Amino acid sequence: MNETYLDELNEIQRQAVTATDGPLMIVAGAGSGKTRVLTYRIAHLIRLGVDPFNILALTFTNKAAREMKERIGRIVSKGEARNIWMGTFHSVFARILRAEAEKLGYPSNFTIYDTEDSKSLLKTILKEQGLDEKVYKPAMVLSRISAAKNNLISAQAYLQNNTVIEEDRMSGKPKMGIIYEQYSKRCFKAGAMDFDDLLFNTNILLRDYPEVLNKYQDKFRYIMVDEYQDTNFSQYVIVKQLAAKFQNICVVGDDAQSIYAFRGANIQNILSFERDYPDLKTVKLEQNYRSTQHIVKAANAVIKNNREQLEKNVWTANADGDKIGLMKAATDNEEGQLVARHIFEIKMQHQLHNSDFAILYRTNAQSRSMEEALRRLNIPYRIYGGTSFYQRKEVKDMLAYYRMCINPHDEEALKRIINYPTRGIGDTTLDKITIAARDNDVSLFTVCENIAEFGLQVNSGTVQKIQDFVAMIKSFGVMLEVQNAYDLGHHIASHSGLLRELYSDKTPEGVSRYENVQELLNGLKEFSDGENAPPIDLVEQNDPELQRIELEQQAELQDDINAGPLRTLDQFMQDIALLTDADTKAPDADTNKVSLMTIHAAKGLEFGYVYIVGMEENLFPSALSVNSRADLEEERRLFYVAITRAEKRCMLTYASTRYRWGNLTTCEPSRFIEEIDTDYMEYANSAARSEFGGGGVPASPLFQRRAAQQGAATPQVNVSSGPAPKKNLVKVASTVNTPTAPLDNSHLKSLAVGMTVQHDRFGRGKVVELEGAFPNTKATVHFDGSGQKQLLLKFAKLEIVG
DNA sequence: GTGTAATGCTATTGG
DNA sequence: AGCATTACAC
Repeated sequence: MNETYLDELNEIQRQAVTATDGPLMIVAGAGSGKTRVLTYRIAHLIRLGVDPFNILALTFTNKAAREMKERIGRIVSKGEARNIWMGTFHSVFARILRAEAEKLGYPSNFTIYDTEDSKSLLKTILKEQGLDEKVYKPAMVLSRISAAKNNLISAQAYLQNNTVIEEDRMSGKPKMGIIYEQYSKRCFKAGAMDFDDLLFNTNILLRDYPEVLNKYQDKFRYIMVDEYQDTNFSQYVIVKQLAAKFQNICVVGDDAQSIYAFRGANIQNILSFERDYPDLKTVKLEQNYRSTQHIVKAANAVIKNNREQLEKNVWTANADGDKIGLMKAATDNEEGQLVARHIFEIKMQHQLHNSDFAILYRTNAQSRSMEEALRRLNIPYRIYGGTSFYQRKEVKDMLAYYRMCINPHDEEALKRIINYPTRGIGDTTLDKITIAARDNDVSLFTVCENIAEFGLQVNSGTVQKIQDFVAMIKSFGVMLEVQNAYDLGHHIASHSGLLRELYSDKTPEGVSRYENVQELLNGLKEFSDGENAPPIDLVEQNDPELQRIELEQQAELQDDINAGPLRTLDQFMQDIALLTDADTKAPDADTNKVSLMTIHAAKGLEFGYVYIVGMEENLFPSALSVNSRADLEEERRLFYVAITRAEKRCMLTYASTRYRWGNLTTCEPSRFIEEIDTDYMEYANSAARSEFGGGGVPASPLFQRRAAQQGAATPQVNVSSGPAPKKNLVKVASTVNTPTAPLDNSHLKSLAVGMTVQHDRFGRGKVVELEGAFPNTKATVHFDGSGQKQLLLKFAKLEIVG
């Protein structure tokens, strides 16, 4: 065992590592060695004699868990490290739920629905309820349901909650509760849980089964939660429950890096934590080891614009380094070229690897122009995020067969494959099956099994086809326990006809789809052949259920010895839905590539050289965030996260035009650029220099423009805010720079025919006609003075007067 | 029921 | 621009 690990820590880090018992909160500034503290803390616990089986560590990604385990293994031993329960909330509690599923009326091999499955189910329900998909947008409905679950509001409670009923009525969606209820019912009937159910049902389990709670409290004597700022209420309650007995709970987080409020993450959890544990010990890690002076200072300058934050002083002893670089491009494509060329030059100049570079953006759609430019310069890159391997259509189709053979009641899987490849069971038949299933409160598969009993009105040919399908699925099902994952997986691929279907498509896309399924089969092969259980240190464990999952957990982590128990398809499928792109291992061994990802995906990572692209208003900060302080502050934290990913150098870029929705839009530099002190900024191309730099010029065009906008919105500001911008200057600036920028005209959403409006130039008028969806609505207005005009609502300077 | 052509909608962020 | 749903011919 490596005994020197404590010497590698600074005084405060050491405190965090050695304060093993009782509640502890570690406020960890960006780059302050948080991961090191966590790993050493766990290693230290083990060294002090704590059984790894009694340690639970919850991380934000599975990849983080894997890496941490590896590092712990190097300090203690590999065998001990693998016994720690470590993973994301979702994967850890999915495992526990599988062990305890029967208590909740679920099968232990329940399916995990991903977002696509959830939305597809919602669409079915909307259709059944005769509701308009335009009003009840599936994504929106799902996020509403998700928010309810994350706040531990069941469908029943939802239907009786006056607050939400009122909210839904006000937003014109009174049926939301019914949809939620139906959705829950259908998931249950299909033996399926969605992502939020994994946490929600864990809460139900711990709430309603004291003996289960007790068991896991005793098991998890030491609990650690990483990225605590990004946990939601549901997760908070789980942790609180589990830690209630021993109170050995350590949370690590940084409020400045909370970027998942949109998903229900709640900064309150940190504050509640202080309230829940009066004898809480708090440790603040403030020394940054990652980045240069300039990067740390720039990041601090940005984050201090947020009103809500814990007091913290992040500093570094590192060298000044380069300043934050700013580059302006004319178009999004040129932005890509600018970045690619910059990477190329820096790489040559300093003899660096491609993997030293990362390009970070706000939205996935921005990757395209970057990819093109990198490809042109032959710079290898890898995109993280986006659709993961397991979400590709052809892979999901294959997985749907696997899912059905494990859990035939899986409704979404059935809908995908009952007619793919085509076998003459079309929409009409499927509709009939769906209706019968709903009316009799059974699963779709049950109806298919007993067509006559449910009185399905279909012709005999169709009956035969359905029976063949059922027989096929059943024939796969019986092989589950006797065949390994690959053999069965391959058998299904060929006997379902899916492999043949894909093979017959010789288009390049078709070939690639075929290859992806082959790749999936390769994965199965590796899983099946792989690495089986070394002799397991048998632990004292009274609960056979618990022991079984312990064994399974070990089986999953085997890397050493061959031969052993059969590795089956249902084991492989267990938490496929929980794997993200980052967890999917790179298909090729070559890891020397530039990384491209969203800023969200970059959380917890670090790179020598970071490019933050698309620094534009309405993109970053996102257009949807600029109207609320809380949302804007989250965007700013996101920017803070982005900057602090960089070790050596951070470059910002923006474009003045960009294609969005297929048409060209004019862009304005992000307000965040101005929040960085000019002392830490360097204008790295002439376009940026002329817009921002200009040495002694007091007010950049950008500043004038913004001041003008603020002045217009809040006239009283003009009085106290120094030299008021000159009217004529303002006008020139705004017409030159933003000739066609859409206005925020959300107040015109409610505009209706017959209303009276007031226009800047045309005066008073009456709305004659409205055409198209907001904000692209075209309005025909008859003005008292100047006659009939057509106006686009997103550009029109209109006010409603009556 | 199946296959193709035209239409329409969309793009925060993710386990 | 790219994808999913819909409309329509077979």
